[in-house]
Amino acid sequence: MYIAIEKNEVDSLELFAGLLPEQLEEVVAAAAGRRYHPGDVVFEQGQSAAHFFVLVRGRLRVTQVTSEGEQIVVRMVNPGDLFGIARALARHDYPGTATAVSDSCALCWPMRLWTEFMGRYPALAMHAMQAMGVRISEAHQRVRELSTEEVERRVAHAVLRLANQAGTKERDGLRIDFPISKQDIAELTGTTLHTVSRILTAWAGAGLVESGRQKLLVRDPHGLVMLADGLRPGLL
Amino acid sequence: MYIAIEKNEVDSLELFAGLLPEQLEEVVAAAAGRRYHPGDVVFEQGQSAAHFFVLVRGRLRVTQVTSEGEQIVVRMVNPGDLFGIARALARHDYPGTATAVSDSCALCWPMRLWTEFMGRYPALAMHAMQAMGVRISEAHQRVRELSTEEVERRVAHAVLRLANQAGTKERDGLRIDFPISKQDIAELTGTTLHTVSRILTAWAGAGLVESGRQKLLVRDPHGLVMLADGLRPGLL
DNA sequence: CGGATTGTTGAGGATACTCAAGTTAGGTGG
DNA sequence: CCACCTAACTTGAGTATCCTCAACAATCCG
Repeated sequence: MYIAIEKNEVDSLELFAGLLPEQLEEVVAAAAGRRYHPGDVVFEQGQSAAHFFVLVRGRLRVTQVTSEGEQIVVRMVNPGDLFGIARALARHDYPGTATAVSDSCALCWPMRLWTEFMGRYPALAMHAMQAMGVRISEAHQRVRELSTEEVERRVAHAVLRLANQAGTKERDGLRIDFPISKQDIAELTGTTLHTVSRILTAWAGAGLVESGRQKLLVRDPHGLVMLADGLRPGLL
Repeated sequence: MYIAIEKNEVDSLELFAGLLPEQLEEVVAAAAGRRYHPGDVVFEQGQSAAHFFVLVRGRLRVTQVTSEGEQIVVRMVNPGDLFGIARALARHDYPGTATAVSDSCALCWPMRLWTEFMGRYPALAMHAMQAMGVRISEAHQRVRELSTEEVERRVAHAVLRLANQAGTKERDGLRIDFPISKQDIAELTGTTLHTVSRILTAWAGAGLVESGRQKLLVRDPHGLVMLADGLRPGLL
């Protein structure tokens, strides 16, 4: 079952660094805590953006559906991340759908407090801006990969990022700590689940990963890095 | 020749909306004006990020070179745009190279003023955040296109965006108002100049565009929109 | 146990890339 | 002002990557 959101879990969020205790108090007091089970939808693409959020625990997947019905994964949301900040993106609706993939806890504020907090607490605004900057960089990195790299390298990059963000050490490698399907990886990398399946099967044969139904274990991160960098492993 | 940057050109920048006259005065007084000819480099990828900028007039192209030496166009910078805000991206070096493609004028501040201004003037911080939000949206749109659309549609989208941002009305269409090569369009869309050339030749045959050496005229924006939306023109 | 979701694998083919050769346009210098 | 040179572009041929279609297998859940 869920455990309550702990005060220190919230207080230690990087987003809130630089706030005075009483300011932090005020900001947190204005938030509602919310819990989500895997599969729960936090908000849906196109909905009027009534709230913005910080993920305290767990993991979310943000997706977009194109007008043709094709879906892409925009990003994974990790603990400490701001999400649903449509107002900051100069929008009144959510551009994507956020779905929990693990048991998750989030803090949630009415959107009108966004402008208010950002105006009142420069430290908060700076942190929010940093967070947006990171997202710009990540998006550009993805554009670069999609523009210049072949599928296998893109998948390698994506898997390495997942391992970095959500990898827990196990005896024989790094386990992605939430259920992730081949389709998810395909939607992260702009390919099809078929191609992902073939690639992961090949990698498993080479001892780089182990993958099962919504499971992924990275056995040889260094080998994957070589692949991601465009070097065939074993050619050294 | 260049004409000087006019006061009203600066004062009317959206970025500065909401500042009191004396605040605007202070911010602008801290800036240096700079001018660039086509081909001039404003800053280079990897350089320590000493300044941030606002483009007042003209047009820039921001590019990145991958470790393999492939280049992509990150974005075009249009009048009124912030650029070179590495600090906001949580970096100390410029992630790309900015090159003038038209005669351009920019305002330029030492980077340390970024944090200072953002802390001191919430209205400025909000506008900067909006601008970053727009860039996140644009980057995601590009990821979506690269992930789900075929080359011809991506090129159509890119050309339409260029026409929107830099199109001047002419008798028989919208002229892209700066020199743009097939290679540029290829680097905007993740393809090769060969493919772009073939596509534009086909489009010219269909009366959609006219294109020459670093020239591009959109004759039938609506037809391009149909292409971009995945409909074959003429199949209606 | 049965149904549904997820994943595997093969065959065939299309899109778009690479390689290659040549053409055009524009700028430069004599 | 013309000849030349380079950068930009065009076009063709061949092919590799990766997608689509299809059938089937494995896993999970109720």
